[in-house]
Amino acid sequence: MAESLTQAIDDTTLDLGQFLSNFPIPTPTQFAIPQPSDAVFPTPPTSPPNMTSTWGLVKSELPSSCTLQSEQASFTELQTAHANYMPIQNQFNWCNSHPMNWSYQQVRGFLTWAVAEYELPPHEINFEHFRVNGAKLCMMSREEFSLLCPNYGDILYLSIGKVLEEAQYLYDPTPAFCEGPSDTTMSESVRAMHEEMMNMDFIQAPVDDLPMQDLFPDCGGITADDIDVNDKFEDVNVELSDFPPSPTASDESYSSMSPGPTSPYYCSSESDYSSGDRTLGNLFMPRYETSDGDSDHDSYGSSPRRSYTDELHMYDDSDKEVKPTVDFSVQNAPINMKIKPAGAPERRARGRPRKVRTVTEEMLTTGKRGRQHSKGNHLWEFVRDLLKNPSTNPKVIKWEDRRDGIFRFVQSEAVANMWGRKKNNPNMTYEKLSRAMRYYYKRQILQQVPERRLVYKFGPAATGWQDNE
DNA sequence: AGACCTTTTCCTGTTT
DNA sequence: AAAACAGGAAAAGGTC
Repeated sequence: MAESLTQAIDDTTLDLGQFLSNFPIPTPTQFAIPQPSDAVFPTPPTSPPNMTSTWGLVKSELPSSCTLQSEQASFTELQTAHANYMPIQNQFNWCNSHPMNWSYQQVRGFLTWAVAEYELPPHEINFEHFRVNGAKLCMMSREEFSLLCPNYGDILYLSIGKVLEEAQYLYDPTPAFCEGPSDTTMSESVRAMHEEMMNMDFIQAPVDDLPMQDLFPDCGGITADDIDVNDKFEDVNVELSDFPPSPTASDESYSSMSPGPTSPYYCSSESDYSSGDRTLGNLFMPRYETSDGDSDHDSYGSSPRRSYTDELHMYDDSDKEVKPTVDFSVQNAPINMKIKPAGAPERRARGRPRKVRTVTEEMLTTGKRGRQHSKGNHLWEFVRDLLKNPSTNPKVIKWEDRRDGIFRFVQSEAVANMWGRKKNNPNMTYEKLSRAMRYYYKRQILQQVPERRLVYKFGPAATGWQDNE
């Protein structure tokens, strides 16, 4: 028995070696999640993870049930442990589609990546517990992640939230949440999945405790591709009088399909870019802000989803009430109004119009506002991070000359859109973004690349864009 | 409080 | 002709 176990374990290790040697792991910067101050995450790798040391499973790292100390271990357990690390064809193309469209294998690929990226102990994550497709994964709440993976569920949850944020710009999500409930095919399929999930005894229905407004995502058939290039993201501010937004179908169908308030698909985003941006959820959900009003999502178009960093705070301060904001829009306030002679052509005042501010009750009493220039929040850093991110490079921005720091906007408006989302500014355009880029010439953060359209070059004052930095 | 910084917005004109 | 570029001007709103 002991011999067969040893052999089985050796085989496992061997397969892992083979597996790892073929593993095209994304760079650590891909979907990089900033480390929160309270160290919920393990220390992220400072250099590309050494796959051998990180993944070269030794016997002691196998689940305890698979070690020789536990001779009672069933062969099934060994097989399960083995299967958890079996290479699967196409497992790693998970970053090529929207998470809502992931197959089970892509989910597995994502988990594999997350394990490596955050240096999670592989034996702590039972992939079999995550035998779900992407749609299901996206609907899982933080608690559900924790139930499936007690020690690292949080990280996986935040990680998928991050991936969702990134994916919004690049891929079309499954129409499940975009289409109205009148679409029975998708709705029913998703509802069935959801019900199945609800029937799992370890999962609580996430919709139970939802405030009404959580249950009525306003989808509007918008897809990530729509957003990418052509559209400004919509202002989904929901005024108090709009609560709850009117669903276009029965509450029941909506509520049964809505991801829970803590599901990564539901929440997210703000951002340090390092932390990513807003998600499709922004387009689907009414807005919220925590009552402290001290968020970056002041103003403009709302941020119904919270980032994982916000999430951390949320969970840290669980007494914080989440409530709808009151929109005291001053969009039409006469801030820039100037007396013009009768008959003079209508002309907008120069300069930046006052922000359309959404004011929370708390903000009214405390005067707290969101920040504009937090660290790591500059445009050039944002652009640099897009270049580092395989989900945006080369699709929306790409290196022309990696070594010299020359890059090109492939989808200029998409980049502007992302920047606008990051800054909560739905009116951002490439024209405006490029003006800001041109200011960098003087500061040597960027250098001009003559006769090349949409092409820029990092200057000596820019840091962090080189491979060896 | 106020200087300073980093955009954002608008604009005119030029180049590709 | 349209898109991109260049850069002045003014203002918002953040940091220090």
